[in-house]
Amino acid sequence: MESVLYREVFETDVRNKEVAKLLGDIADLLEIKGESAFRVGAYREAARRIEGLSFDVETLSAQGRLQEIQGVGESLAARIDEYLKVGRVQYLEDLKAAIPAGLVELLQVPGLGPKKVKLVYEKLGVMGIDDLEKAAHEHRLQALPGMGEKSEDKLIRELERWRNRSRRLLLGDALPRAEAVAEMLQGCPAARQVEPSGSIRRRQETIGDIDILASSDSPEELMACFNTLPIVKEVIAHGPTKSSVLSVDDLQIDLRVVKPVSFGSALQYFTGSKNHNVKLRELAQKRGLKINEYGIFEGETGRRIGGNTEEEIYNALGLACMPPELREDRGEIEAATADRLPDLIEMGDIEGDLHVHTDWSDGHNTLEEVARAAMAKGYSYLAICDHSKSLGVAHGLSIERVREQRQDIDELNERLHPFRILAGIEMDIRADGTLDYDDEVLKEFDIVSASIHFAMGQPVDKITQRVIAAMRNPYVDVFNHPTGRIIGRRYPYEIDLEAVFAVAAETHTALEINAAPDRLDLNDISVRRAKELGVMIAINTDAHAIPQLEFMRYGVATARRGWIEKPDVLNALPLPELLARLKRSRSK
DNA sequence: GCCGTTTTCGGCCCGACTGTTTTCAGTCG
Repeated sequence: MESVLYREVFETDVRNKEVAKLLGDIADLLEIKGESAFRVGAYREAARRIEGLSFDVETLSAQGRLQEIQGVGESLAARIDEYLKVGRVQYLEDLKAAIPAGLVELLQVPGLGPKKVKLVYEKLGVMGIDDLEKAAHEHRLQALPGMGEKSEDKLIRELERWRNRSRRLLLGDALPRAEAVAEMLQGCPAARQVEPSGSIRRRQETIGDIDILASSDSPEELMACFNTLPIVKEVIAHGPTKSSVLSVDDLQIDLRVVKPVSFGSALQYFTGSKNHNVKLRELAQKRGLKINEYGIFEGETGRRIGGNTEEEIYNALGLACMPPELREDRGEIEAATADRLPDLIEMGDIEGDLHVHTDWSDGHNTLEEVARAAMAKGYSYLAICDHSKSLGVAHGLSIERVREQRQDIDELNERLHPFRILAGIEMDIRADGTLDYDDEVLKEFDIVSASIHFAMGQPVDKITQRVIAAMRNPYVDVFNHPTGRIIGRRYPYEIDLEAVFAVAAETHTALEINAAPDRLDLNDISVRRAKELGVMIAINTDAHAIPQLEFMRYGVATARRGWIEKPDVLNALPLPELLARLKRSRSK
C-alpha cells in the first residue's frame, strides 16, 4: 500500500478507499484469527461506511471528527488517524506477522469461511491456495472434523472454478442477461412473477452473480424448469426453494422461489442491500416486529401483517417504499423516517442526449441517422459533440470541418423541426489547460463540452487546475467523464473532485454522468456529493453508434443511486429552458 | 469494536442449504 508520505494530496474517493481497504484487511485477519464475529463485523461496517462517504476521511481526521462516522468509535478512529499520519498501522502489521498472507486469499474461495481456513492452517499447515489444493488431492482434508469426502470433492471443484474465475460483470452486461433469464423463466408453466433482484435491481455498477426471484404455486416444478434451461451448464446447489446454477458463459445465477403471497417481502429481502436489510430489521425489532422473506410479523403473536408487496413491508414500519437504487444504507432509511426521500430522476424525464458522436469524427452513423434514432426514442433534442482537432486518433475536427458540419446540422434542423440538433463539440482540454479552439470559434457552437483524453498522468494539482481553467471558459457548458476511469481497466486520473465541484457550481458548468457501462463517470457517490454542492448534472451516453443510445438507462440508474432529482439534470430540461441555462445565454 | 426511547454493559438480522452430523456447525446472501 502506498504511503501518505509519497503523495500529498489525494482524490477523496481514492483516499477513502485506501482507509476502507485497511480496515477490511484487518477484518480478514481478525476473522482467521478467530476473533469475535462482532469485532470483525465492526471493522467491516466501518470500512463500508468510509467507502460510501461522500467527503474526505482525511479532512475529518484532521478536524478530529472521525467518530462522527457511523460505526467508527474511539479505537477505530485511532487506527485511521495512525494510518493517515504514519502511512501504516502497527496493529495490522502485527496481525500480518502472525498470520500467513495466503490465508486471506483462501477466504475468497466459495465454501471456505474463517473457521475452515483456521482449521486447515492449524491442523495441516495449509498456508495458501496451492497448499490447500495439494492437501485436497492427497485426501488429507477428509480426516478433519466436520469435513468428509464430499466436502473435499466440492472444494476441489470450487478451487478450480476460483482459479478461472471471471471478474465482476459490468451492469451493462449483467442486466440484459438477467432480463433474458427472467424472460425464459417466465416461459415455465409454473412461473407466476419473475424479477431480477439483488445488486442488479439496485443497479450497482458491477455485479458478482445474477439473482432472480420468482413466485410459484408449485416451486419445485419451477425449480426443475430452471435447472434444465438451455443456458444452464451446471447445477451447483438446489433445494426446494433455492437453486444456484452456472450458465454456459460461466455466470452464477441464483434462483429463489416463494409462494405468490410472499413475493413482496421476498423481493424486498433479496433486493438488499444486506446492510439496508439489517438496518430495516433492527428498526422492525425495536417496534416489536419481525421481517423475513415471507412477510412482516408481530413479534409476540407471530401474526402476519403484510408482505404481499414491498410497500406493505415499508409501510408497516411507517416508511414510504423506496426505489431499489437507494437501498444501500446511505441514509435512505433515515430520510424515509423523516419523510424526505428524494423524488428520483426517471428515464421518462430525459429530454435529450448531450454527448453523441457521428461519422464526422469516430462515430459509426451519419448525422441524420443519429438524429432520427434520437427522435425515435422520443427525445426533443440531441447535441452532436464530435471530437475537436487534438484528438487525431478520433479524426478530431478542424475549424473548417466544424463549420461544414454546422451547415449540415442547420439544414437538417429545418427538415426535422421541431426536433432540434444542437451543434456541439467535445473539446479537448490540452495538457497546459488551454482549449483546442479559441473563444471566437467556441461561441459559434450551441453547446460546448470539455474532456480530458491525454496527459492523464499529470499530478493532482496540475490536472485539477487544467480542468478548472476549462470550466472558467465562458463557453464551456459541460465537463465530460470527470475522472476518466474505465471500470476494471483504467483508474481515475488523480483529480481533486471537491475543488472541481466547487468551481462547477460557481461557473454553472454541468458535470457529466457518462452512461457508458464501462465508465459510469461520475459514479454514484461522487454525483451525490456534486449535488450537495449545487452542481448541475448532464446524463449522456457518449454514443458512437446508434445502439449505444440505449446506455442512457445506466446513466439514469447511476444518477438515481446518487439521489439525483429531475431539477438537478440539465438534459431533463425542455429545449427552451436548456438553451437559457447554457452559459452563452446567461452572459447576455 | 460499536452503541444507547433496552444507555456504560450486554446485546449485535434471519433463514436456506450442505455435509456432517443424530441435533448441528459452517457458510452464504
